[in-house]
Amino acid sequence: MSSPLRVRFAPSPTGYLHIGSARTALFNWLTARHGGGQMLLRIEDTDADRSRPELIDLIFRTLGWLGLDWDGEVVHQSKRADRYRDAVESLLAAGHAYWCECRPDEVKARAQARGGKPGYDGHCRDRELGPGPGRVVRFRTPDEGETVFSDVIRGQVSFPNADLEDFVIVRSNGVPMFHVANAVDDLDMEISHVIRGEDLLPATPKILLLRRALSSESDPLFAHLPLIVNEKRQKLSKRRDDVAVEDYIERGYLPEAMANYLATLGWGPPDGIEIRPMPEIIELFELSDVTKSSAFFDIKKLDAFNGEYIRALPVGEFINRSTHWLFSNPPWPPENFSAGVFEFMAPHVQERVRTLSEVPGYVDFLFLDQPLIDDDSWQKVMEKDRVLAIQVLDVAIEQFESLEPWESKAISLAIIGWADSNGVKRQKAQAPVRVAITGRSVGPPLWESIEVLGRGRTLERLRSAKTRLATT
RNA sequence: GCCCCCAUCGUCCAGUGGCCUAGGACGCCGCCCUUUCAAGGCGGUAACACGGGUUCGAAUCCCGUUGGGGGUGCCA
Repeated sequence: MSSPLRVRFAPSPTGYLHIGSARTALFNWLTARHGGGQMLLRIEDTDADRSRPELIDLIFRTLGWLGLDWDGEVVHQSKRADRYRDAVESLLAAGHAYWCECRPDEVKARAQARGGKPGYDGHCRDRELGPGPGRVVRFRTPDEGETVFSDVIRGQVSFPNADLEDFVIVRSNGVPMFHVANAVDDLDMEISHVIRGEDLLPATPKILLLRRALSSESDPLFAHLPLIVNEKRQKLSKRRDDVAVEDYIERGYLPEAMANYLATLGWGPPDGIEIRPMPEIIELFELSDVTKSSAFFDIKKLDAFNGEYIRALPVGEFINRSTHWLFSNPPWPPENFSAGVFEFMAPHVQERVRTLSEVPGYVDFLFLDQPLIDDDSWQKVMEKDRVLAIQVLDVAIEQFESLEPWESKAISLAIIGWADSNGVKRQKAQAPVRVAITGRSVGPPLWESIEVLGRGRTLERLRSAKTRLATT
C-alpha cells in the first residue's frame, strides 16, 4: 500500500515570487492534479530577519494569477515554533543533538587552522553542555557510512556521511532552522513527494537523517527539479536576472502563456505539442519524465508562446486584457482615448503584439494630437526620396479631400490606384502616407488607421508632413 | 579545496541498443503572400563534448577525461 499523494510548495517570503519558485510550484501542482493528490502550501518563515510577511499575500496572488490552487490551510512555520522545539527536545534527549557554544568566528578560525576544510569540527560534541546564552543546538551526524535516497528524477543519490558536518538546528536566539522545520513539517503534513529545486539536493541527506532520528519509518520520495538558468547557465538570481513573476505580469504576459511555457522547462509532452491547454498538460504530465539538466529561461520563446496565446484570444477578451496598459501611464493625454477607436483597431493590434505592454505603441498615433515622428523612419521614407514623398502626399491630400465613402477600401483604392497607374510600387506609395499619419514606417494596417483617424485629422497630418518636408 | 548533480541543434524538448543519413518547437536565414509590420504557407541552417570499453550493432549501457552547474551559513 502506498501513502496518498501529497505534495507541497514551500516558499520563503523573502522576496517576490521567483520564476524558479513558480516553476517548482507548477510542477508540484501538476503532480498533485495529475495523480489526484493534494497540493499543500507552507510558508517557510523561520528567519524573522529576512522574512517579509507583507509579501505572503502577494505570493498567494501570484500563484493564483498563474492558475495554481492549493488544498487545505496554509501552514506558517513561524506559528509552529513549539512543535519544532518539542522535536529538538526529543533529539537532544536521544543523543541525536547537542548544545554547542562555539561562535561562528571560532568555528571558522579552527577550520582554517586545520587547513582549509570548512565546516564544524565537532568541538562540543561530547562536552555534554546544557542550554545557555549564545548556545546553539547541533545535530550529530554519523561519522561513517552514507545516506542514500531515491530521487524520481535522478535515480539513486548518495552522500558520504563523513562529509556532513554537525549542522546547527537551533539558532542561539532559540529559533529552529530550516532543516528541522522542514523535516518536521513534511512529516506532520504527511508529504509523500518532496518536489523542489536541485539546489536543495545537498540538503537532502541532512533532512533525511533528521527525519530518521525523529523516528520516521519511511522516507518520502524526492524529486529534484533541474534549475532554471540564465544565458550564462547560472541559477537565476534576484540580483542579476529578471526573475520576479510580478514583473512579467506588468510586462503583459498572459498567465496561461507563462504557465504553459514554464511547463516546458524540464518537461515535454510525449507528442511534442508544446502549446496546449493546462488540462491537457495535467493529463500528460509525469514527474518521472522530467529532465535532469538545467534549462535556460528563454524570453524569446516565452514571447512566442505569449504571442500565440494573445492571438488565440477572442477579440473582446483581448480588449479586456489590454485595458490595464491602455490606462496606466499611456503615452497620450488620457482624455483623448476612445474605446470605439481602439476596438476598431484591436483585431489588427492583437495579431501583431507579443506582449500586452506593446499595445499602446500600436495605437498611440490615434490618441496623440500629433504623431510622434520617428527620425529614422522620416529619413528613410521622406528624405531619401523627397520628390516621390511630396508627390504622394499631394495625391493623398487631393484624393482624400473629396473621397466618398470615407472607408478603408476607398482609401486604399485612392492611393493604390494612383500608384498602379503611375508605375509606382504600392509599397513605395504607402510609405510617405504612413509616416505622415503614424510617424513610423511600421505599424498597423494603414487604410484602417486612416479610416478611424477621420478625414479632418488625416488631412491635417498630411499637410503638416508636407510642410515639414518643404522646410527642412 | 571537498561533496553532489548534469552533458543531443544557439535555446527548450523527442530519442531509453537496431526504426537516427537524429525528430519537433523557439530563434535565425531565404522564398511566397502582402500597403508597412505582423500573421500564415513553403524551404533552409544547425547537435549526439572527448577518449576508451561492452555489443553483431550505441546518442542510447559501463569507465575515464573535459566542461558546466549546485552545495559547502546561527539563509532557505
